Amino acid sequence: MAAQRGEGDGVVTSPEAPADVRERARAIPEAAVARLAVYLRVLSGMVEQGVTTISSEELAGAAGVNSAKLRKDLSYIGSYGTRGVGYDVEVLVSHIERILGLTRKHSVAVVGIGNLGHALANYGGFPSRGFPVAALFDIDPDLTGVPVGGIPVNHIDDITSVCSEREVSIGVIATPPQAAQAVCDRLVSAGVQCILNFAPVVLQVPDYVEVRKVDLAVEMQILSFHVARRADEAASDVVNGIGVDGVVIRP
Amino acid sequence: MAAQRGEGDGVVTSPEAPADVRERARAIPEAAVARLAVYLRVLSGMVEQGVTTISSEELAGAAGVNSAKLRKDLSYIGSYGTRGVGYDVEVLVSHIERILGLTRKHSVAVVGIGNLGHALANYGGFPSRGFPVAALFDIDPDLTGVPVGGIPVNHIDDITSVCSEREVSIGVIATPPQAAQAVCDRLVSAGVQCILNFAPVVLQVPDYVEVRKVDLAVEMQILSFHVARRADEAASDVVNGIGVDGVVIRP
DNA sequence: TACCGCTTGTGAACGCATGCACAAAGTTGA
DNA sequence: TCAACTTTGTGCATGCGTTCACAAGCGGTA
Ligand SMILES: NC(=O)c1ccc[n+]([C@@H]2O[C@H](COP(=O)([O-])OP(=O)(O)OC[C@H]3O[C@@H](n4cnc5c(N)ncnc54)[C@H](O)[C@@H]3O)[C@@H](O)[C@H]2O)c1
Ligand SMILES: NC(=O)c1ccc[n+]([C@@H]2O[C@H](COP(=O)([O-])OP(=O)(O)OC[C@H]3O[C@@H](n4cnc5c(N)ncnc54)[C@H](O)[C@@H]3O)[C@@H](O)[C@H]2O)c1
Repeated sequence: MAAQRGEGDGVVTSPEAPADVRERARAIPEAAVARLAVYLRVLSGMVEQGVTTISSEELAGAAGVNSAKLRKDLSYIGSYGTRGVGYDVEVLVSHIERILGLTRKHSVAVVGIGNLGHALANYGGFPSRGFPVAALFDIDPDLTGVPVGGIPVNHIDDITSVCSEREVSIGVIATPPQAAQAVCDRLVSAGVQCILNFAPVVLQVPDYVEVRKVDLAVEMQILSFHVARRADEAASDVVNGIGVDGVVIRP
Repeated sequence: MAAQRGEGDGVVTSPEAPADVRERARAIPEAAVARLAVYLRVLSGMVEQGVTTISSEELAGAAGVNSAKLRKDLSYIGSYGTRGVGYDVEVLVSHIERILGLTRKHSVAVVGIGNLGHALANYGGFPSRGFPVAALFDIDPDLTGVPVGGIPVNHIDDITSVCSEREVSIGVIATPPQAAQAVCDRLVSAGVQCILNFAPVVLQVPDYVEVRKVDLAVEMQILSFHVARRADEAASDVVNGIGVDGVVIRP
């Protein structure tokens, strides 16, 4: 895989050793990977607007980060900028895609076709970014065979055969929390090594399986924490003789 | 900090000074706040199971973190454990709720009642955790007045009056990306200071507004990165004479 | 060609988060 | 009452991620 990649590709003057790329990929901090995905989205927008070149300062502004961080992030994947000029947008796009593994399609299976599962199955943003939804599963027999977003729902009991047939590499769990661990176990035994979990439970998986969770209640509670913190600050500022808008009261 | 902490604190025999709470809240790292929300969920489950006491080891296992980290996280909010015994589940729940600001209700407004907006509006997990969905907005006149999850949709033009009437403190953006910034601006001028954004765009907001984003495409791409990394490793291991299952080939 | 101005790429410093390891503090049982 | 045992709370070291600041490198210009 690494061997096929960069060799003789015009921008890279000398071919890099495969081991080098591997080392580099391993070394990219997870936080930087998440930002690279954001940069990629911004850059894709730029391509559509016909922008050919962009400086770190501009891109950083559009991505909402500081420019030093952006350059450091990009340096993890190599040096593809031109000093005094900036980055070629298309070159950057292709390199980020390569590092993120987007040169390959990743088929997705959604398990639990309820409120959320329907929304996910109907969402156009996944296929268009290289994540085709290849299978849907539910335990409800009434749903079996019903097409959602163009794909017929399979019964959960067929998960192993269907997943391997359709080469599913990412499993999305949108079942009630009670069912999540069982579903997860079945996905793992079906050979799925990447899981995106919407159910509010902590999944137990083998080491080689990568899990990411999206927990909306936690997000809400983090926001709540900030509201509370602000309220506390305001209260104590008033106590300290400072009004809510920063004006000193009764000096 | 260490000095203030323990003062006369049976379970909470004497009321703590507001300033103390404020200082402590300010100092909690964001990462710890996110985990506290997870601990809270696990603990709530424990209460339902009738568990009254839990050790850091047990709770850490259930929350998927190591126990030292858990104890450090809990130490940010105070010392409410009993050495040799563990933590009283209910006491811990109430203190985490207090720190997260969950003693107060936080009304939520969802903007953009499409695929995702419907799922969110119908989701029972928010109201039950102290985040009542108080208002829904969409630009589509056909949706105006239609009840979704029991709440009639308002037109986006009424956002300011409805939000202040219903004391909305958290705004959820589930509109197409093109509309997201405009919607965000309207929420902010309506006085909403916390925003949860599902649209794949980087929102620009004043400093005092707290934004959290949920970006599924980014999550997918992070998973994709790990798939690619694994594939690279496997490939290079084979090159290095190690088979995919760790067996040395052609030694 | 030599110089100038601009932007990248990165070494180094800093700060935050994590994990270890243990003293302190409590319980239990004799 | 005391000793043995359990578990918390935290000081400290380590590692990771962020930010600063500047040398190196490139294009443009005379
Ligand atoms: N709806 C939301 O907006 C939302 C938001 C945040 C989190 N969540 C979480 O996402 C999950 C799904 O939420 P929802 O609102 O779509 O719930 P839902 O009840 O509408 O749908 C759940 C679906 O999963 C199916 N199911 C149940 N057990 C199953 C099993 N063992 N195998 C396969 N399918 C099974 C059910 O038949 C149903 O169709 C829940 O865990 C919820 O907490 C939902
Ligand atoms: N559906 C998903 O599962 C999913 C997953 C990830 C991200 N998202 C993101 O969430 C957002 C919503 O996705 P969706 O699938 O629900 O889209 P959708 O097209 O089904 O719904 C969008 C809704 O927003 C409304 N809207 C448009 N402009 C508006 C405005 N200015 N003010 C108020 N309402 C407006 C539309 O009338 C529509 O009802 C998108 O940004 C999408 O990228 C969706």
